[in-house]
Amino acid sequence: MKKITINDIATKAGVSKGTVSAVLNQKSIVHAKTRDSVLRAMKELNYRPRGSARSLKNPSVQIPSIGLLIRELDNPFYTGIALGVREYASSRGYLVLTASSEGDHTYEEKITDSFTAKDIKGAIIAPVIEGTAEIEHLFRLKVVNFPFVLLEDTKSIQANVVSIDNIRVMKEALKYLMDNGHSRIIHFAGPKHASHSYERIDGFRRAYSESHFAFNSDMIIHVGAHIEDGHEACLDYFHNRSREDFPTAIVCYNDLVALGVMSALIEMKIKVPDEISIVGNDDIPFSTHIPVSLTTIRAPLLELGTRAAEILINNIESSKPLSTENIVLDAKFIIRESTKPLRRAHVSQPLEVFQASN
Amino acid sequence: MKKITINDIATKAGVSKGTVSAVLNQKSIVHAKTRDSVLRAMKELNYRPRGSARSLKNPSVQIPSIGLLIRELDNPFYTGIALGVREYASSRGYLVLTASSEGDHTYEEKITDSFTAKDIKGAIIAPVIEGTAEIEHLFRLKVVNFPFVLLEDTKSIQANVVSIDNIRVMKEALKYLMDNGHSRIIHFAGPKHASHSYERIDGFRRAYSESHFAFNSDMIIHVGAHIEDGHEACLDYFHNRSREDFPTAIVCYNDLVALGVMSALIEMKIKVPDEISIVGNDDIPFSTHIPVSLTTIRAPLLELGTRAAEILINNIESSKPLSTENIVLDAKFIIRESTKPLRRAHVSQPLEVFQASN
DNA sequence: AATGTTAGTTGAACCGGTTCAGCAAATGTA
DNA sequence: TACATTTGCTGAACCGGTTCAACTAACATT
Repeated sequence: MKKITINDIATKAGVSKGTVSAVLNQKSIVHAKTRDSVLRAMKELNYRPRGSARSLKNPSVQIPSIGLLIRELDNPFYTGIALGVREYASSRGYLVLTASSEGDHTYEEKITDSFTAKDIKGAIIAPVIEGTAEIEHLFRLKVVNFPFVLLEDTKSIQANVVSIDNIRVMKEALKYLMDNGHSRIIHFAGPKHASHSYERIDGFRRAYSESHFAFNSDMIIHVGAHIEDGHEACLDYFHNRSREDFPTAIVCYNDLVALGVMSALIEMKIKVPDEISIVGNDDIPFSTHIPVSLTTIRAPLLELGTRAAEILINNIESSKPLSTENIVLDAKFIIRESTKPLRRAHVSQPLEVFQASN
Repeated sequence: MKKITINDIATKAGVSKGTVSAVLNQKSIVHAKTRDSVLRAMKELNYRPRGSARSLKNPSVQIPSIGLLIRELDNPFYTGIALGVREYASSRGYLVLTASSEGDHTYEEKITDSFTAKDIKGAIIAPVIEGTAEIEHLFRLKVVNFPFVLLEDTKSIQANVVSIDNIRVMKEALKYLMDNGHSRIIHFAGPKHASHSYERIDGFRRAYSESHFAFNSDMIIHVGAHIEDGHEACLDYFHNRSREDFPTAIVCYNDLVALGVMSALIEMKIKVPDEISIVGNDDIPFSTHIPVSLTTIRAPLLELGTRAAEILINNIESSKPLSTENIVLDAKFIIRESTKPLRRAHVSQPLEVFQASN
């Protein structure tokens, strides 16, 4: 099956390729009869013009666009960022093309390679980190001066990074729980391919080491990132455990996991927050629309997206070598109803010290 | 600021462009010293190779990829489909690039134009339908024999369509409510730019016209697609209404809206399902993980995605003219705890006649 | 009838890379 | 030292479109 080109159309329609091109671009005037025979030839031969050939001579057929490479398409964390990226990018006339690696490193590599092959001007990348050596594809981008911004600090490559200080805010949350009498806190951690996951674990450990409580690796349970993961892990965890061994608080990788945990606790007739306090992460919209609203950590997702897009587009439009900014945004610990001080049955002031605006 | 090309690099490094190309592609052997000076020149001039020029002569640098154009990135309905598309596409070696129109028709047009310009082989499109005339960009795709599959039946264009029989299942849900004594049912409908929205409204109306109840246009309230939309609309609706004017059931555009509605009802101390029954749409994972699980309509999202991707890729790889299949998938009405027969305070058998598997 | 204008078409140059036959220099072999 | 082989590089042809000066035919104007 030979590839059909504009020449085949020209021959078949009995015109020059310039004329076929004119029909394709509807620019100059073409006689109706000629146009019809060209269109007919195109239809008959099932002709599909090559975009790369078209944009070679006339780059303006390419609307400037940037790539966004995320790890999971159905994770509100990434879609939140995506909205920010989209908003800023379109304000500067850029299109956003999103691809998800779904945690697959090989796939991620194909995507970044594709970005450069498709005349995408730059990319915002949330890399899959499995081993430390697996970032040659990012070095490949550097060789061709392809602008990109990482959403996580991989340390091993010099690049623009916009990230969230997960460690600090995680410590803050733990400190709050500890200050309020919680001594047995466990962490339902995220998937292993996410560096967020590690940062949050890190914050958890550091909070312990800065406290007078002893850390124990059993406190970290790798769970996943979805509501079912939290649900199952929670049922599992409490299944063969006597009441006196229950933790007093569970800190979750994200809100989805926390919601799954809460529904599991309801099933097991364990009361939140009276018996167990729950902390989420991300502050997705759901978190306030459930009977016991969720204490959580709010990441400034939209801002993360807009800042990353801003740096990226500035780099794209600059003729100077790529910058290597490192921006760390503050996440906010938001106390709602799912956490409660221990040993103080009733507090006079409302627990909700911070209420989400808008 | 002149565009830097491979010739500039060749001149600067004092070699031929063939050699620069060899360095770029790491194929043939290049002396280490030569390579270094080429790389240095590339860095100094901030050279970014043009993907379209590269893939013109050597198309294999382009990993085959398909486009997915959705309407909202943060809507589980679309991300569910996206997962199905991604799964099938990668099984056949295709990459998926997703773009969201966010309900903006102009943006949608730019995206489809971009697809063809970027050598994307075909696309799955959930079009924004505002007026009927606004699909010239789809006709433009047909002219260049660009394969695509629509996720909604626009009627006005001959194309592949994979969709859900929203009307039938909506009627089924209404019939169920009516058969169980509900006479005052209202519909919190979706945004106006979604054809889903209209199909669901249509099903609602038809159910009424096939019943002995009278339809009234006040029963349809356009709300939106997000949790806050449902929340606000619900507070609003019940605010200036006396108890005897309350509807007995609310059917919502989607689960998000339904969840917002339920949280609003809790705030107003109105009991679900005892006082008001709620029906959602989509069966997102949350729907079973809330205290009163949600009666809803499950759309086979994953299947929708895989089927669409299958048709698309078959079209891409065929040399024959594009097919125009029209596949309608069955949605399933799933009865859970948020709906309850009227006038029968206690039922002996469990209400949940269908429980989601997996 | 001569001239000017416009509509419609052609074809060669061009876009920025890749490819590869062919060549020179360096190295290996007898 | 003569010859064969390998390494490293060159440059022209090529990929599939777009562009546009130049041309022709048709029509309008004087």
